[in-house]
Order: sequence, then C-alpha cells, then structure tokens
Amino acid sequence: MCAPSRRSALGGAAGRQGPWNQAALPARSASPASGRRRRSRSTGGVYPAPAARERGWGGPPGPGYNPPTMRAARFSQIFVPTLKEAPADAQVASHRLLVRAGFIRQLGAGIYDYLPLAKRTLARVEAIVREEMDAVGGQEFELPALHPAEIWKESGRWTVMGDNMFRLKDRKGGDYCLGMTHEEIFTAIARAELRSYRQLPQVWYQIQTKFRDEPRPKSGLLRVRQFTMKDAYSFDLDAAGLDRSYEDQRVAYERIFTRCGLDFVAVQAHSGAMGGSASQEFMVRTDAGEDDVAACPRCRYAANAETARSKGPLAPLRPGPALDVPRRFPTPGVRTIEALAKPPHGRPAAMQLKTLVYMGDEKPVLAVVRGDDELNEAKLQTACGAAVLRPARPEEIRPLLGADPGSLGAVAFSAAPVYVDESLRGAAGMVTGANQDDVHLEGVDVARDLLWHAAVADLRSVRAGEGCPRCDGTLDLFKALEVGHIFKLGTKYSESMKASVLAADGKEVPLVMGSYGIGVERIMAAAIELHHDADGIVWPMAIAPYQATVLTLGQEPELRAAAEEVLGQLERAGVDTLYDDRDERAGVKFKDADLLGIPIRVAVGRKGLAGGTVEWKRRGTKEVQLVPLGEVGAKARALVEAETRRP
RNA sequence: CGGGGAGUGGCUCAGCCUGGUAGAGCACUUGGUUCGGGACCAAGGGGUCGCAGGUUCAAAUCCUGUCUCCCCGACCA
Repeated sequence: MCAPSRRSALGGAAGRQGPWNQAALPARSASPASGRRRRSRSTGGVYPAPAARERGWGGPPGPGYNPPTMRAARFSQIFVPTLKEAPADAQVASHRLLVRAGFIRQLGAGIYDYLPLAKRTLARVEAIVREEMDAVGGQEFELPALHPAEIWKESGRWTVMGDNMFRLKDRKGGDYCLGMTHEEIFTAIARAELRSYRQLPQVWYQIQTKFRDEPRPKSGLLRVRQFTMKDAYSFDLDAAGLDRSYEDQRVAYERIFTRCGLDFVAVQAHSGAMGGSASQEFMVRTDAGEDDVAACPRCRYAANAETARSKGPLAPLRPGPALDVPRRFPTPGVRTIEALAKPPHGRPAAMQLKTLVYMGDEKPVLAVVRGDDELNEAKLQTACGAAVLRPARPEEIRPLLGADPGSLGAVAFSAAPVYVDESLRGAAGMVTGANQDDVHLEGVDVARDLLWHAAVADLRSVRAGEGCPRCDGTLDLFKALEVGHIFKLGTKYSESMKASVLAADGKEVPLVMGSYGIGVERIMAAAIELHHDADGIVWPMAIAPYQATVLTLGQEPELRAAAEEVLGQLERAGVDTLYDDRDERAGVKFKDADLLGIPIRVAVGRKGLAGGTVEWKRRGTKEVQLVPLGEVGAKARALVEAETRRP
C-alpha cells in the first residue's frame, strides 16, 4: 500500500500544476515526428521513477506481493498478447476471453501458461484468500508438491486415488507422486510435532500447485491438470472444536468469494474420495459449470444433485395387480424400460423396477430404482461405502445374474449386496427382470420379495420441480461451478496415520480434522463467466489486473502530457494503472481496453481536454462522464476504496 | 477408457474427394496516406502441410501406424 504521506498529496491543487499545462509542453516532449515510434519516456521532474519502472514493468508479483503496485505500466512495453480471434477450441466464455485478452496460453491438455495479466489477477485473489485465512487464525505453509509414495500408502489413498494421481519414479526406482491435495503431508507434520491438547486448535494452510491427472481436462481453466489451490487443514481436540474451525472457514469462504465478486451458493455435498462426515461446496451458478445443484428458492435448502433429496418423484407409482407370488411372463427381445412400457406389454415405467449392477471396490453391488427414475451413482457409493465405484461390465454381470442387462432383477438375489431406493419401500405389483433373458416378473412386492435381503437407501436423482425436502417449495436445478469445498474429516486421517495428542485427562486421542480447499484459477475464471459482455471481460475491481487504464486518443504532445498528469494523480492515489501509450488508433485502444476489462477507463482526447476534462468510463456501463482533469485521482481512489473494502 | 472431430506461417481457415507451382484474411516488417470504436495503399518476411513408414516418376492430397489437441459420456478445487 502506498505511504500515508503520499496519499495526502492528493487534492485539487495537484491537478492544476501538472505537465499538461501548456507552458510546460515544449520542454517536455519530443517533436512529433521523432517521437512517433519511440518509447515514451517519463517527463521527469514531478514524479521521477526508477529506471526499471520507466520501462513500464509493474514489477513481478509473487509471494508476498501486495497490490496495488505503484507507477503505471505502459502498454507499449508490457507483454499483453491480445487476439482478435479466439482459438477455435475455446468453448466457454472465460477460456475464450482469457486467451484473447492475453492472460493465458495453453501448453498441453489441461496445462496452461499464466501470462503477466493472469498472474496479477491471481495474485490479487491470493492476497484476499490470505487475508481471510489469516483473519481466522490460519498460518501459512508451503509444502512440497513431490511426495514419496509411502505417505500416501499409509492413508490408503495411494490406491484410492487411482489414475487421477500423477506417479513417477526416482532414479533409484522409488515411487513418488505429485500432490493432488495435502491431508497426508499436513497430518504427518501434526503427528510428528503436536503432543498436547494445549497446542490446539491449529489451522494450517498453503497456496500451492496441485496436480491431478483429470480424465478429461476441458473448458480452459475450469478443469485442468495443474492448478493452484488454497488448501487449509484444522486440527482440533474434539468434534466441538472441529465445528468451530469448520464454521470459521465457512465464514472466511463467504467473505473470500464475496470480495472476489462472485455470486455463490453454499451447498450440501458428497464427500467422495476425501471421506469424512459433512461437507459443503461453494458453487457459482453458471452453465459453464459441470455440477448440478438443486436449490429451493423458498427456504435456504441447496445441495449438490449428488446428495440432493426431495419429497419424491412427481409421477405417482403405477402398480400393477398384486400377486401372492411373483409371476414370470415372456418378454422376447425386450431390453429396455421403454420397450416394456409399450404394447404388447404395456407396463409403464412407473410400474417397473430398474436393476443396475456396479462394482464397488471391485465387488458387485445391485441398485434398484423405479423404472422412470435415474440412479445417482454418488448416492449408491455413499450407501455401499465403496471407495471406488464403477458400472459393471456385461461380462461381469452375466456370470453373476445369469442374464444380460435388460432382464435383470433382484428378487431372491442375495449373492451380492442389494440396495433399493426408499421411494419403493411399500411398492407392490411391480415388474422386474427375472434374471433370464426374455423373461420378466410381475406382481413383485418390494417389501415381501426384496427387503428381506436388501437394504433401503436414497438412490434416485432428484428432478427439477420436485418438492423441497424441507419446506413447501419446489426444487430448482441448475448448472454450477465448484470454487471451494470444505470438509469435516473427523479422525479418518489421524487414525490411519496415528496423529494424536494427550487430552487434559491424560488420555491419547486422535486429532479431529477438517480440510478446506479453494481453486484459485477457478475463481478467476468464474468471475469472467459471471462478468463479461460481447466486448470482453468486466473485472470486479478487487481482482482486476489493473484498477484503471488511461488511454491517449492520439499522439499529440498535449495529450501525452495530460495523460502523464492523470497517471501521476493515480499513482499518488494508490490506484494501479495501465497506461495505453501505444501509437495506435483510438478504436484499437478502446477495443483492447474493453477486452481486458479494466474497471476504470480514462480517455484523454482533444475534445475533452479543450475543456480541461478527460472521459471517465466504468467498464460494463455505457455512460461516459467528463471529469475535470484534476479530479481523476480522487475519484478513482474513492471508487477503488469502495469496491475493494473488506466487508 | 468408449464414441465423434481436428492437426496446413503467430491466429482463423481454404486446398485433400479427383496426386504435379502451398494459398487467403488477420497479425508482423518497411514506406506512404490516415487518425474518437479493431483504417487504407504499396512492397516484404515467415510454412519440414503433427510425426514415421509405405504406394508413386511425383504425396499437404492415397495407404498404414503413431503422437497431439478438441468435443460428448464415468471424476474434482
């Protein structure tokens, strides 16, 4: 931040004595002809700058970088490779615009170069994250990305992570991996160093590069194989402590996303490979996202579709006649629910039981849902407790059940665990496969024929329009992008890795842990998905690479001089500024300014200058205001302060 | 992994079917005219046509293999 003494230099007086003053011109400018293609030099005098800064480099942001930097960057000198056309393979807005505006370039599938503009925005996001982590007592670490296999084997995740983990060998043949997340590593530190309940709680975090061998990288920065994550871990003595740490993080997350200009919802989530009892995801509503969220507009209920519940299917069950015992009937050639619903069979989907076979940790499990419902794999995974779940292959199904998919059923089948959706609890008169090709059963009574060996669980996917499980509202379903995820891990890792402390009563107890992640690049990309228009990005002030941009509309010396005056004011006001000093036509500068999305645009042109004004425009609005030259600094300062203030 | 598509100057693409001189627009360089919403004229520079084999007198083009990237389905910040 700028020094208080310099801030106080702000004010009306400064504006009237700048180098835009006519008398100063001849001495301060090169002749138009020779100055045309020359790098603009600082006019010196009023605001001398170190030589390095004069070349226009704002200075590299990095660890400890604390924007805003002083001294405007010069567009003619900095590396901002903008493009008129987007690469053909960019599908989503954030990807297109990040490439076009010169923020990123692709190195490989799901691997991106972050160019200087991106680095500036990412540094701002990180600064906000850091501030909010520190505010809840977080302590920053930086741990290795390269991990020996042993530590992942201890927790069991060397296997669980499967192909998602990048693995490599060292020269001696030892197994290593690139870190996907750091529960194991932080837990190892806690295990080695934490001895007493008196040292708790601890909240540790880092902002660090993660590697995940995503099966399908896509959508620019939304789904990549190398990315920056803020990951935090809390260590408490007991569940109550974890509740407090978790709540601290939840509040910090809300502040972080709000400050970064994101509209988001916190939703109930599926814990997946992370394990643990409870978790919430922070979701940004956008069609570029890959998650489905069910939310009730009436109450605050919101959940990832993987866990969302509802009052149940909208269409009522349509039972057929009840029978004392299921009866076989021939269904030649019938392989699908639809085929069985049509003549000559005419068993509507809502009368059928759909039976699916999965492999949970390579052991078969059966799931039964209503014919017109969809199985939610995440729910099945929760129900059966498997670490890895996949659909069974036909060649695995036939030996087990004696039929191919299309005629499968769970009646009297107990060779593998069977889970039945709870909506079917009282269903009778149902139709299902007979585990013999071309034969089905009718008159199936779920309670009588299935539940003696099967378990009831929530398995079906909710649909838009179904009743909210908490109130009388109806559920909305929309696409969303996950930008953060917080987990109550409990003792999963501390037990497997034996990380414990002595409690007040002298007993050894495992640490109770939480883990909390934020995708830094995803925040940047999500902000663009939310804030852009046909012309380019519309950055929220708090994470814009520059807060203001100054354009000269022409090469006249008086325009340059006036621009220098404005830049001086902005510098003294602590506003991070990009000066478009290029010898380009006005249209080019306007287009680039719109594309880059810098919040404040100050255009210095002949027209305005004749009246002692410059043109002030907020990116994302239409209105252009004429502002007296001397007031730009104060006006920008006020806006920047208002829009970057901590809530 | 399954299915679909694409690799030709920095970017967007044509040429391939029907083998014979590698093209356009944008970008870049030089000169000139322009100059308030991606200017115009002229002259230039820049491409092992992803890679490797094969067929042929001759391959960007046909054949085989391979690599890479993108999109659609199963995972996650």
